Amino acid sequence: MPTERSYHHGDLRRAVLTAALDVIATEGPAALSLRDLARRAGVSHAAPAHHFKDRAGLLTAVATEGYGFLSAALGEAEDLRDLGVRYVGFAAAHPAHFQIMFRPELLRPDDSELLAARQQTRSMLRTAVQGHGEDPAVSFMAAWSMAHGFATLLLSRNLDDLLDGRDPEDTFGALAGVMFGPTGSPWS
Amino acid sequence: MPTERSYHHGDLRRAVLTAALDVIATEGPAALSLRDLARRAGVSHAAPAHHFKDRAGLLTAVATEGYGFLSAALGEAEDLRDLGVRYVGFAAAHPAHFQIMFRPELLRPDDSELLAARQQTRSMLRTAVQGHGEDPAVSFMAAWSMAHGFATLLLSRNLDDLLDGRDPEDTFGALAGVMFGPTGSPWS
DNA sequence: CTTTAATCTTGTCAATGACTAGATCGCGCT
DNA sequence: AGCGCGATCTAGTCATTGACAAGATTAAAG
Repeated sequence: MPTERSYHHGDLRRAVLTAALDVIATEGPAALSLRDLARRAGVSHAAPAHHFKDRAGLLTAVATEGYGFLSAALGEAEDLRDLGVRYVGFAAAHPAHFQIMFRPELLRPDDSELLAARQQTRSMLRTAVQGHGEDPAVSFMAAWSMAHGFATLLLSRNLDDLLDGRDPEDTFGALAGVMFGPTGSPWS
Repeated sequence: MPTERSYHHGDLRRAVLTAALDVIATEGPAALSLRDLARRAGVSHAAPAHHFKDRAGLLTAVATEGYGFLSAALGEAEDLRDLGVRYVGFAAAHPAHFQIMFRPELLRPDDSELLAARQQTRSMLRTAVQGHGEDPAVSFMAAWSMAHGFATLLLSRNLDDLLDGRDPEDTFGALAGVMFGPTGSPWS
């Protein structure tokens, strides 16, 4: 299968990005090599640099894309519990994005697109938690911690035996129901 | 300031371990270089390999030590809320350990000491949650997710503006009180 | 005091990230 | 149509790194 499109690749940026997501999801970000990604895309070892500048640039692009996906997913949430389920669902569906998004030392901290995308997601979470609980900040942290912790433990394979085959999203829904549920607590 | 103890260092293993914790806590595990650690300890570039074999060996040692510390901290917990506060306190006091412990792709997955230490911590968490809630597995996941999520978000600096100067442990205590508190819910 | 094993050093190799200079190509402009 | 310019990609280089091998030094056991 010679995909030799000659000199220009056509969509190298997306090809590298996709390959990176594959590597990160299976072997983690530490195993990521720009030269390997170039090899997979069939281009020279320095080609990716033109699209991402360097390693941090690539990962920043991944994180930015991730925040976009997450915002989209959260936007369709019907209630607070559904919001959490979607948060967990995003982590399960896009593990590479999710991991990179919360690894600030690998990213360009002042990238404007990243900051904007992150801020967008943040405000969506905030407004969704609005009206629940007494102290908004506390309620926000509680809900976020819950969903984020579940997602993180899930991806680090720490819930495997606890889940025991059950669907992670369903399980989180049940789990959140116990705490945010209609009965008791300031979570209605 | 020649610390030239001659040929043998004396306690190279601990020196490398400590230097590694420093680097990981400030720049993350990706910035860790075995050769740099050797330089800091004033030994040749291959000396650390004798103690840890390779990079994964070093990080496995870090994780194992971390589980030991965490078990010790959790052992003194008085109730479920205190357990969570101690979990968060451990993450804040030993950020390098905490991070590495939950990055399986960087560790030797079959290291016996690591597995034992992890199992020890796990069983402590389990027994502490015993008797709370209906489904033990669900209760366990709920409590763990909460504490782990808060700790993770804290270390990734995602709670900075929400915390706004408040003490993380105190805040988590209040936060857990809202959910696990004496009123409502199956958490007593 | 001698043997022995642990500890550390020196030397080496392939792989990598980052950088530079130059080649090739596609697209808009006239 | 054809020209030029900027975007895209290649080729070459350098310092750094992880891993390994072989040998030097030393502490400690016998």
